[in-house]
Amino acid sequence: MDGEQGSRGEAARWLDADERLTWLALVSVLVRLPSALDAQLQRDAGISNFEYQVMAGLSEAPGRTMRISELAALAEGSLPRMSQVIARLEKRGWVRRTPDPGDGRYTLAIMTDAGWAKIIEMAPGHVETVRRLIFDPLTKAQPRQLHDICRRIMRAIDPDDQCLDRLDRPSA
Amino acid sequence: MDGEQGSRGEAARWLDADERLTWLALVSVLVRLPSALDAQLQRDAGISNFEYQVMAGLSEAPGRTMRISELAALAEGSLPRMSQVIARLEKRGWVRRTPDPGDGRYTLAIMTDAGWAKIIEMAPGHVETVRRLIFDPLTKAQPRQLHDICRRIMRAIDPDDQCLDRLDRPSA
DNA sequence: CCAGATAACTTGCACAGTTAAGTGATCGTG
DNA sequence: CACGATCACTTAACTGTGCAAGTTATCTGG
Repeated sequence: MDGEQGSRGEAARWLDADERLTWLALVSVLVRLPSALDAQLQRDAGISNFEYQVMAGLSEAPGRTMRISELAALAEGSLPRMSQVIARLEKRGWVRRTPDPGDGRYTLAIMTDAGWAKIIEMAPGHVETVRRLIFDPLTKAQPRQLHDICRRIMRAIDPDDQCLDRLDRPSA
Repeated sequence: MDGEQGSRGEAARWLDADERLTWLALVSVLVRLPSALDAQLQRDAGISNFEYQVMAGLSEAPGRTMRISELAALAEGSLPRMSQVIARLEKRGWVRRTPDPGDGRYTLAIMTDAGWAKIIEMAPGHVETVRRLIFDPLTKAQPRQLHDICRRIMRAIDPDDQCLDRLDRPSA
């Protein structure tokens, strides 16, 4: 951020009427969409959206096993937060911990059979919700537009972010 | 997940590869954009994004005055949350409370001169950040695409939401 | 005019998340 | 081998938020 934002310094760069409405619409989605997804998961599975992301990530990992720090990066959360999330999931019997035999500093989070059963149970409902809230209401062309817009915004937030690599697959 | 969920009775409705990447990109924006905006405001003005929305809304109201419940609806927050936020802003000297002379059940939040000075001070930096993170990286056509996409998603989340009215201005 | 219902707000409790300090394991250098 | 530095994780203190109960003000029906 350029520090020269003296209130009197640069007059231009304000938002015009259209930009303002676009911004308001985006803010609404930023607030409402996460809370709608959380509500569905909480109601149908008793789990938060963030916890779901962790479970989903673990379920796709080889051996259904991942390091806590890897999971934190994957789910874009801090390490302490991930530590507590894993503790909650462990208490519910869906995950167990083991020190990494290769390097004792790491802790491996391993999804149990009960955890696997849980995600098998809740995934269809969650995916259905994502589809209903995002893809169903969009036209055929809009998902691609949205994808490009999101990538551009992400690049503006942090140009050298690991996540960008996962998203940069035009695939067309 | 390996994508074999469809066999569990539910019809397909799974996400294909493109949809999946779009979804991942959107999730990243949903997580990162609010936190980037919060970071800028916290750093430059010592205020949260939510508090800023409240100050901004109040600053535009006639007489720089609004009912707490109106503010809560405007900023899409709960009434208890707004009550606490106003208490914090009051403690900082930017807002004061008065019972509504017309109906004593309401409480009016009134922006003080210090609050007005504060928003004059921080608005340019915040708007600049919004422009830099959202509008600058987009092509000329994309803001309109984004606006339409957001309105469709909002309508899917809650078709009879007050907020939609504010957003439904094609203006072209 | 009075009692109950309702509305707007406030408060108390529980809990998730961030930051900073603490713990244990591993690496690098002499 | 030893000692400090670094790394991954855990724990603790604090803040913010949602929910439910409490408080005060207004409306409604008799």
